[in-house]
Amino acid sequence: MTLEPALIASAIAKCCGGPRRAPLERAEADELAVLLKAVADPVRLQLLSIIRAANGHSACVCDLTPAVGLSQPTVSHHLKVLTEAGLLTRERRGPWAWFTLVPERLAQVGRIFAS
Amino acid sequence: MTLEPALIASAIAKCCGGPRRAPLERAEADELAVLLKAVADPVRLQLLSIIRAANGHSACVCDLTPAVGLSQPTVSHHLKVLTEAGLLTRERRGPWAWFTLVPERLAQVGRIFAS
DNA sequence: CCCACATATTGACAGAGATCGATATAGGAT
DNA sequence: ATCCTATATCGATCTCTGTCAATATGTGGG
Repeated sequence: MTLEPALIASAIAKCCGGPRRAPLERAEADELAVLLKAVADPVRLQLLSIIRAANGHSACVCDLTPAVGLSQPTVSHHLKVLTEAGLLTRERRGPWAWFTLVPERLAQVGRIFAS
Repeated sequence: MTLEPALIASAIAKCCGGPRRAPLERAEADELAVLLKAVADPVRLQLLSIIRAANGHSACVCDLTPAVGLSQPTVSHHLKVLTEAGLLTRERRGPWAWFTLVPERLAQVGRIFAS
């Protein structure tokens, strides 16, 4: 993953909720934008919410694809974006690929704008 | 603004933090995505953080333009996007345009992923 | 080994968006 | 009115991204 934990932490501390001090540097803003772009898509939001509602916060592509009504390659693409952003983990179970939420990563996104 | 308050509220209640029940409908996901796309850009994150750090949570284009190092039309464009998303308000003071944060709107974005 | 099924990758395409230069509009001063 | 400054809009360009069809890869069974 291209995200730099130290930069992300600094950026979250600065932007944009709560008591604030220094403005974001461009590099920090770039890091945050990578994370936010991953969730700023309707299909990916649906995928996250579906997985969130599922047992064990996990679901396989075979269930997600019909749920969002798009082609299998498209769903696979979105799941890759979410996984590379650290929001999901991937696991093989037999012929199926299961994706599981990473709640802490999701909370980190929330903290960017938490007041 | 194109955002539908009722849909946004429902979507925030469902996605993606905290105890969850039903997955997002596509229409709700579209609304959330509009809001998230507004903040999922490095320049707009910088603008928000700069305004956040300023006195009275306000700043004029004349200060913001050199701060981000882009052309005046580009900065004006980004400010328009943020304003249309309800994250900023615009006010004329003489020849200058001042933009002010809408903290509740920002907090709403944070609540989307708050656990 | 071969087949059937599930998922990932590739390539192509269309639409969205970020950026800038040029121009239009608004407000204040002379 | 005229000019100057500040901001907004327009038009063009270039890049990024979402989507699908086609194909490749992976996994288990016969």
